Amino acid sequence: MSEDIVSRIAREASQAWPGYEDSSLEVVLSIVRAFHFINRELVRGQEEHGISPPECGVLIELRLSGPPFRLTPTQLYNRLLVTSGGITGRIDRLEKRGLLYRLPDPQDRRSFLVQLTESGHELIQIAGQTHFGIMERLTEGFTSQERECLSGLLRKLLLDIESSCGK
Amino acid sequence: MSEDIVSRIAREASQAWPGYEDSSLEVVLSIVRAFHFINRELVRGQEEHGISPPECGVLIELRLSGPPFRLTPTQLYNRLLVTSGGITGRIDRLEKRGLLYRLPDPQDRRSFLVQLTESGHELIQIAGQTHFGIMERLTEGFTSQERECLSGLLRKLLLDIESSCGK
DNA sequence: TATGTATATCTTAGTACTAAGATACATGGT
DNA sequence: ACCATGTATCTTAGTACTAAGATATACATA
Repeated sequence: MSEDIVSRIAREASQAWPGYEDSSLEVVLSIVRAFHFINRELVRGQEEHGISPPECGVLIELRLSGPPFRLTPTQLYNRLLVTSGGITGRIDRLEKRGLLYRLPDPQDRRSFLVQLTESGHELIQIAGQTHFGIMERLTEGFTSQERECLSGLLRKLLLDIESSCGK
Repeated sequence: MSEDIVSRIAREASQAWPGYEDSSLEVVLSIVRAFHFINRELVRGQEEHGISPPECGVLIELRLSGPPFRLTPTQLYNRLLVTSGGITGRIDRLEKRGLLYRLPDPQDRRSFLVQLTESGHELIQIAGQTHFGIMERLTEGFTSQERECLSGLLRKLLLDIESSCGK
């Protein structure tokens, strides 16, 4: 049984820069590496639906918001952790394909409401199955207990990071 | 104590798309979200050194390879999980700033060796401290036991993902 | 040696992001 | 009503990536 890549890097790094705890580096290096493979699977999963994970994120947030399936660009970029410029691009691409549309916000003339179209709603209903199905498949090697333990530790990590790094 | 964002999304998603295990979605959603904040901290940490995390990755791999601190582009893109085109761009940017240089590979005229310059070596010695220091800081809220447990579960997850998703 | 196949790198076109700034509108206090 | 300040969105310039393909070289085998 050969040493895995993350352990090797952590060990080499703590030799080149002494004083770090291997397990600290392993935690962060594993998350960065896991993200890479998770994202690649999500990209591949959405290829058949003709959308990318960033675009899928917009559709999912609109779907999760419940009827009438609309949010403002500000609500979207806050939830999806991108900048205002980033969300403009995503909305533009999805609007061009008829999956959502902008309508004026009657409460605030600076703003818009972004709403799923009929075909956007149909697409995300299927693409969401794929999206969350991939997530479940990626963790199917774990027992319920292991999954609960892992998600609990990750919850704590996120809580620490988000409070220490400032919003 | 209000519900955290990841739990809320997992709960809403398993209402909109019934049949998924909340803890499965939470694990993957947490990793994706954690990556975002980790990456943001790494970007900020390297600002003072004038490099980005992708560029820092190249310098770190060269440093970890030991004297004479050189690798081929192929070795670099395999370790850093990017495409050949991606590594060409990173090497170009770093070469332009005098942090590394290309020399012909005497064994293979299709190839190059990419080697740290003196100033590249000096820079990564300092930037590596920052880089791994951030990783340690992000996990400082954990006890040794929790860190070992978390890194063990993430190791298993990565093993599963990398074998199931194909290299 | 000739030749087909594989490999190493670079190039190009397209996607997608951020930071900073512009514009238009909203809001609260005078 | 006026004005200062804040907010919502979009625009622009710059960064960085991938997929696909081009080019040059290496290698194995007839």
